[in-house]
Parts: sequence; C-alpha cells; structure tokens
Amino acid sequence: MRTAPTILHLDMDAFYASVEQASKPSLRGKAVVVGGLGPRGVVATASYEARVFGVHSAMPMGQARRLAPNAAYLVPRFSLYRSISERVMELLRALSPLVEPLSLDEAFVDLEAGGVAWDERSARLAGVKLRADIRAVTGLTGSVGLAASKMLAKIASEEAKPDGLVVIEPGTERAMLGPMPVRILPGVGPATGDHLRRAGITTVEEIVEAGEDELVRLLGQAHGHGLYAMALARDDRPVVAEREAKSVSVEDTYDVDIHDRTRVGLEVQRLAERCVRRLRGAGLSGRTIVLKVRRYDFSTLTRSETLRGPTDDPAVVREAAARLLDSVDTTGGVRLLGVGVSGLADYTQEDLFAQAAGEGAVAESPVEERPVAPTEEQPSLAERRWPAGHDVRHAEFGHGWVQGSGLGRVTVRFETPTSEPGRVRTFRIDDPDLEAADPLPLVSAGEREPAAEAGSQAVSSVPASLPKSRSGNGGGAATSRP
DNA sequence: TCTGGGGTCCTAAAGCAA
DNA sequence: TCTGTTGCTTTAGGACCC
Repeated sequence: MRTAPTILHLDMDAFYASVEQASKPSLRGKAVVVGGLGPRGVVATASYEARVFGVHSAMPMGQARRLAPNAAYLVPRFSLYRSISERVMELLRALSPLVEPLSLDEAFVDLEAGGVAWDERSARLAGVKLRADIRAVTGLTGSVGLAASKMLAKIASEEAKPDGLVVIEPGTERAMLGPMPVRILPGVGPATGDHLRRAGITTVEEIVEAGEDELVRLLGQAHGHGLYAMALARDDRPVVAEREAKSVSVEDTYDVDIHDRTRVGLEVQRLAERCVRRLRGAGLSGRTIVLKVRRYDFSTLTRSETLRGPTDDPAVVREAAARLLDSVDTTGGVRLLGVGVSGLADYTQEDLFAQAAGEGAVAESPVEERPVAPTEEQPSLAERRWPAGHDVRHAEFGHGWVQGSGLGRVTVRFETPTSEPGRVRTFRIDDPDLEAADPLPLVSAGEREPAAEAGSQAVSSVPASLPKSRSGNGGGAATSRP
C-alpha cells in the first residue's frame, strides 16, 4: 500500500437534489426529494433539508411523503445529471488519466499516476482546487476524501460530507477504523451486518479480534478474507479507468401487478426489444439471455439460457425470453419483469452468421431493416405529459418548470437557474403556448471557468451516453471515442 | 404506502468431459 | 470397464453498490 494519501474519492453532495435546487431557485434551502413518483416509487436522492425529516435514499416514496409532506417531489432527469457529471469527470481527468467513475456522482482518482500529488501537502492542494473548480464549473458542491487506499478515501469523503475535505493520514487508519460500525466497510450490507451482529461482531476492531479463520467460517472464502483485510485497512485495489460492461439489462416495475398471462408475455417481448436496443446502441452482442420475474409477494426469480453464439438480433432475444417465461409460474401476479443479456462480445457480422447457422431457422428479415428506435408519434396537445420538475417554455411567460399536473391542468413556476425565485401560473394541459424545453445551464457561460488553467483546456462537450468501444486494443486506460 | 433500476461479484449445484 | 477425481460451463440465487 502506498505511503501518501494520493487516492482521491469525490462524492457530489445529494447530487440529483442539488442539481434540481441549482436549476430551480425557489427550491434552494427547501426539502427536495427526487425519485419515482408512481405508487411504487422509491427515493433516489433527498436534499439535506429533506434528510432532517428522516427521508433517505431507497425509502419508499409513500413513507417519504408522510415524513416530509411539504417537500418538493420531482422525477429524476438523468440526461441533465449525465451532462453535469461529464463536466465533473472532465475536471477529474485533468488531474490524472486514472479516473474510475462509480456512478454519475462518484469517482476515484489516482493522483500519483497523474503526477499532480505525491505527498499529503500536494494531495490536499489538489483536493482543495478540485472542489473550487467543481463549484465554478457546475455551481454544485462535492466532498473529497484523500487516503492511501480506495476504501479509506471513500470513508474519508463520507466523513467530509457535505461540502468538505478529509485526509486520512497514513499510520492513523487502524485507530480510526477500530471503533467504527462494521457497516462502513465496503461489502457489508444489511445481510452481512446482521450475520456479524449475531456472531457478536458490531465494530471493525471486533472483526480483527475475531480473526481471519472465524471470518471465513462465518462468511465464506472470498468475503471472509476480503473483509478481514479491509478491517486491517489493507486494501491494494488499484484505480481502474474504463471498465467494460459485463451485462445489459432493462426492467420495469408495474404500478399494479399483472395477472393476465398474455399481457405478461407482451411485456416480456417489449422489454426484450428495449434491451436489444440498448445492446446495439453500445455496439455489443451477448450469448446469455436472462429473464427476471418479481412476483406479487416480492419473491424474485431468474431464468437464463445460453446460446451457441452471441446475438444482437431482437427476434432471437425475444424468442429466448419467451421460452424462459414458459418455465415460470406467474399465477398470483407479477410486479416486475426484466430482460438482460450477458456474456457480452463485440458486435461483429460473423457473430450474426454464426448464430443464424447455429439456430438454423431464424432467418427472417435482415437486422438492418429493423428500426433501431421506434418511430414515435407526436402526441396530440391533450395527450402531452408534464412530468414534475421538467422544464417548459411558455410563449408569453418564458422559461419555467412543471410544479405539478393533474385534472387537465399543469402548474408552472417561471424561473431559471440564474433568476430570482419565480411566480406560479396554471394552464390547461393542452395550452398551445406551452411546450417542453431543454434544461438551461446551471452556471451562466461567463462564470464557467475553472479556478486555474489546469482544467480549462478543450472541454469538449461529448455526450455522456456514447457507447464504449470494445476494440480490445491493450484494454486499459484508453478511452476511444467514435 | 411496502420495497426502483442499473449493475457487479460470489456461491453452489448439476452436467459433462477428460 | 468401472469408478473416482478434477475442472469447466451453465444455471439460479443472493448480497451489495449507487
């Protein structure tokens, strides 16, 4: 393990909720909850103001609503979050080529590999500047943890939240970790936490006291050895840039359980097509088709089938998914269906031929003739949807966002990221003066410069959803862009 | 008011081949 | 030829992460 705290972990503070607050002045300082708004939605992110009421991520929305009835409830806008995330990742890549994104709002950076830091002083300096740059470029705050390993850097950023920076000095980590609850260690979730608690182990130092053999006995080889090492603050995992996807999947939870078997079959077909669209969008094909079914009682089962060769043919995936569905009992109803493809390979024409030859009979229309995306009909004025939180433009009142809709009405608050909190007006949902709009930049163009030159060169606006190339040349840090 | 959607990794059983 | 061992692949499930 390295001797200087040169691994950086960045965690954006309450990311989705903070983006919404930045883009909606009237929500600043208020409780904001972002998540699914349907009857079965869960909280994705709660602003710190909402957390005061006990609202936290993964909580059912209904429960959140009871805890914080006056909070603003918004559906997530992933494309906006992605574009902001990409700006942040650019800042990280200016520090080092070794950047490992964990999600839209989190990443590890190896500062030593980037040559920007080699000891505590230089690492701290890089962290301070990064936080300032993120604020300048996005208007948002992020917390930074610096330590000699990934695990500790992540724990440090957790301690730093919100809007802070924490360095764990090498040599102090064992003493710091000891009294902490086992749940702070990566890989210890509710199940493992319970397991350990029943064995009388609740803190990190109790893991160390129990000994490696006991851990392996309790949790099995991989988990046992791994956790014991973590408890001793031994963590040599390198920062890895650009990991390749291993599976692609889509799933839907339905507002009410589906009982009708025909309808279940239809949904599976739709999901199979959506999954293939994503697969192809990423330039991939796969060999193993997976069907996932969550039943009325929340019991979940999966069925899978491995083909002779990789495919990205919608018909092949649809048929495999249908076969898999034949083997599952759905009486009582299903609440969720999903279709996935794993065993991924680069898409090549040969794969298709191999598949066609192997299956023998799937020679239908060539895939090129199938549209990649369904051609969407333009909805009529009265059919338009107004999701809470989405941006709109009104011919007379300008830019605003949907505060709520229902009963044929839509309520809009007219404000922009750089305006004062705005006024609310209500319209009929078929008002021709009202149209959906793109989000505005959170920070006005003039003030969008990073604090120093380091991060400012060539901030190309690459769409965040570009497929990763799997050309396999060297397989490392190379990010290839079409 | 029950409990999303996208993933990763590990384990264990069963079938098969050498 | 029979039996046992080993190892790989496929399948199913579970835990965990954000």
